[in-house]
Order: sequence, then structure tokens, then C-alpha cells
Amino acid sequence: MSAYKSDFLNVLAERGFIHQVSEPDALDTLARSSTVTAYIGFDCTAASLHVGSLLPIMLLYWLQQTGHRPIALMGGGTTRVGDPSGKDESRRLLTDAAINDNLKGIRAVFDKFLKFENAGGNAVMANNADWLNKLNYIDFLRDVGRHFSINRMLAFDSVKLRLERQQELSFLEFNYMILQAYDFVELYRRYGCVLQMGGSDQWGNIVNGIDLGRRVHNAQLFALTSPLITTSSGAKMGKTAAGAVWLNADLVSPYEYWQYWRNTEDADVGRFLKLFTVLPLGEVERLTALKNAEVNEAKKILATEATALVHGRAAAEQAAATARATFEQGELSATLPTVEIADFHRHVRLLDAVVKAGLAASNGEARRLIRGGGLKVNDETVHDEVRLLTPNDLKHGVIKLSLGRKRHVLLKPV
RNA sequence: GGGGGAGUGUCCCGAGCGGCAAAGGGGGCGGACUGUAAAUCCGCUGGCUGACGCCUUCGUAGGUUCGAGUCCUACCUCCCCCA
Repeated sequence: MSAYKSDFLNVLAERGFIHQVSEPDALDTLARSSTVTAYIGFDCTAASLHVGSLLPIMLLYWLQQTGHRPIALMGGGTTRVGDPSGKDESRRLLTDAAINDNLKGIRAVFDKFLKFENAGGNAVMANNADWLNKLNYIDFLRDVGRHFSINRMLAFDSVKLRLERQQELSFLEFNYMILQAYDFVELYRRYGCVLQMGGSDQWGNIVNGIDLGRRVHNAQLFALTSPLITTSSGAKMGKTAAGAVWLNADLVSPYEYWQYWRNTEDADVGRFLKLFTVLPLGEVERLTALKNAEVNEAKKILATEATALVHGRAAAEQAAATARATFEQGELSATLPTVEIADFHRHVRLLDAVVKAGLAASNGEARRLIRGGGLKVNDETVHDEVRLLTPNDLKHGVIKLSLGRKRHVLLKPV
């Protein structure tokens, strides 16, 4: 049990979400006696959020589940500047059009986790472009800029790191932390928002907002950060051979998403069940206690539960069923990812098919994979790198290509 | 403005007397072993090609040379020192 009295902080603490909290006692008291409005900002640097953003999303989820009010803040304005935190180099500047497209792609995910006003809930979706784009430079400097000390800003990790490594930090990026601080105060004004949450790398930025709130409005604001989650082997979350694990289904299918969680390392299962599913802690404990090969059962549940949160229960169950048929029964599952091939009149080169199926980036890579014994057609290892696929290879109307033991694709002539 | 240093394989770091598709790591992928895990060991890690081979790569553009990542010139970017 945690030492907190409020449901909100208790749940977060027990499930492993808390890295640092500013003035925990005061926040705990507040969360017990009233509805806390809290926000997390999300950058619009890509067309979808990925697994790395899942943790902040879950923070908002639990906030609402424990009776409070979440604000998902889209960084439509701050993305135009670029957050230097944790970045070695300056970010490429995105065009406004690209940012807007990204914003659209990102928004939809939140409906899965939060109940917004149009769905009978109290969650709020905001966009800091609404106030940042209108700022007047001189006014802003006088109202906000005067509260920031360069001496102190230079001491922040995000700045210090760049300076120490002699990497450029543009004035534009240098201002990011000021804008984020301003966001916090603006949300306090608009919505009475008193808590900003985020990843541990955001601590400095959040504290800036707290200071600004105190100076401008004499308000007591709070910070809560979540730990940086890595796998037990130290790798960052969310990267696979195919790239980032996006949350949008058009970028990463529910099946692939399920596979990502299914392949969790043993040592991470318990931690991930607490963080990325909403299973009761008792159930999590039972699953975590499983040993050796039995942890695979826990991994399947982790995969299905995590997938259900993002893609819905039905898609998650189907992904689980596809995996069961493919991996455990060795059957051909028609619900595996399918790639259509045209011009399959007489034959097509296997190399081309492998590339088209997305299993290799070039013919050369496909050749290497075949030489290394990593490629299978209908579950038989291929040794001939110039093999042709003919209609004779069709089984139940499709050809199954496998790369390694995990990646399977069905080819379907059209 | 003056002086000095740096930019290498489109994932990253990083060696490179004028013969270089370019050392070595990390990461990633494949194989073996397993449990769709971890650890370990082995292989691969520019494009095209059945193959010989051809093509494209070391900040950019020229030049010297049979031959340039390597030498010369100009330019771009970054860093340091002086002003």
C-alpha cells in the first residue's frame, strides 16, 4: 500500500506511475476533497502517438477514473517551436500544414481512453495554438518573460546538456520551456487546471510553470511525473524491426500491436501489466507469480488487454486468435496480415514478393535473408534465392511467407 | 574580422601512409539453443545481378593523378581561441 490517502495518487503509486510529485501531501489532500483538473501536453511531431506516449495517456485515464478531470493538450503551438528536452540535436521544423495533419491523427486515440463532454464525460481536449498563436511579442515579454531568469534557465538539463556537448540550441528552442510554462498558467486561467503531469524529462518544464503560476496568480500548482520506461534490457519502449509501434491502426495493425506486447521480456511482464492494462492488481499479482514457460500465459493476457485498450476488445480477441492458430497450432490463419500481388499470371520472383510484402527493404536484403536461412514459403525454408512463386505454391488461395519465426505474411493474387 | 579544429557507410559512435564498398564498436536482422522471453554462440548489415561484374557512397563544387575518403582550391555548417 502506498502512503497516500486519495484514490488518485494511491492508484498511480500502486501501479508504478509515479516518479516525482511536487508537494505530495498538499496534492493528496486536494485530490481527496475536490475534483482536480490536470493536463498533459502531447507534441504533434508525428501522425500518430506511439507506445511511448501510452504512459501519459494512462495517467489521464486513471485521473478520470478516480473522479477527476483530465485535459489532453495538443501541442499545436509548441510543436511549431520544438522541445529541446532529451534531444541531441535541433528538431526539423515542421510546416503548419503537417502539424495540423498530425494533430488530426493523434486526436482520435484519446476517445478510446477518455470520456469527453460529447460522450457524457468531463474530459477536455485543448490546443495551445489557440492562445500561443495570438501572442504579441512585446506584451508576452513584459507579462511572462520578466519572470524568467536566464541564469536559472541555463541550469536546466535540457539546456545544460546541449551547451556542455557544444551542440547548438537555437533561441527558438530555448523559448520552448517558457511557452510550456505559459500553457500551464493559461490552462489554470481557463479551466482551473492545477496539475501538470508528464514524463520525468518534463520535470524542469513543469516546475517552470508552477513558478510562473505563483508569480502571476499566486496560485499553487503541482507537478507529477512518471518514470522513463525501458525494457529490462535497457532498450527504449516502442521500437521494433518495422519501426515505431504506433497506436493508430492504419500504421500498426492490431495484430502487430498484439505481437509487440506478446514479445515482452519475462522480467517486464508484471510492470507492464500494471502500467499498460487496467486489470485489478490482484489479478496482476497472480499473473506475475507465474514462472518459466507459464509466463507466456501472462504475456498473452498482457497483449490482449493492452490491445483492447487501444483497438477495442473485438480486434484484440481476433489478434489473439490469429496468433494462437499461427504459433500454437501451426495452422494457416486467414487473418494474418495479407498483401495482394498483381500480375500473378504464371509466376513472380520470390525476391520481389518478399520486398512487396514488406519483409525486406531491397532484393539484396531478401537474398541475404535467404542465404541465412531465414525465409520460409509455406513453412518450408527456402535455399534458392532466385526461386519463383507459381500458382502451384498457392494453398487455400494464398502463399504464406515467413521471416524468422515471428513475422508472417500472406500473399494473395488478385 | 584574425588564428586553430571538425564534418566518414541515410540508425548511432568511430578508425582510415593515394589502390577503399572503406577497420572496429553499438544497435538491428537472421541462424543455433529455447517458451514467440532473457542470456550465450554463429552469420549478415549500400543498390542491381544466376554469375563475372556494373553502379552509387566519406559536408558541397571543382582540380591534380592511371587511380582521391585521403593531396590542392573555393564554398557551406559546427566548435574553440583572439578581437
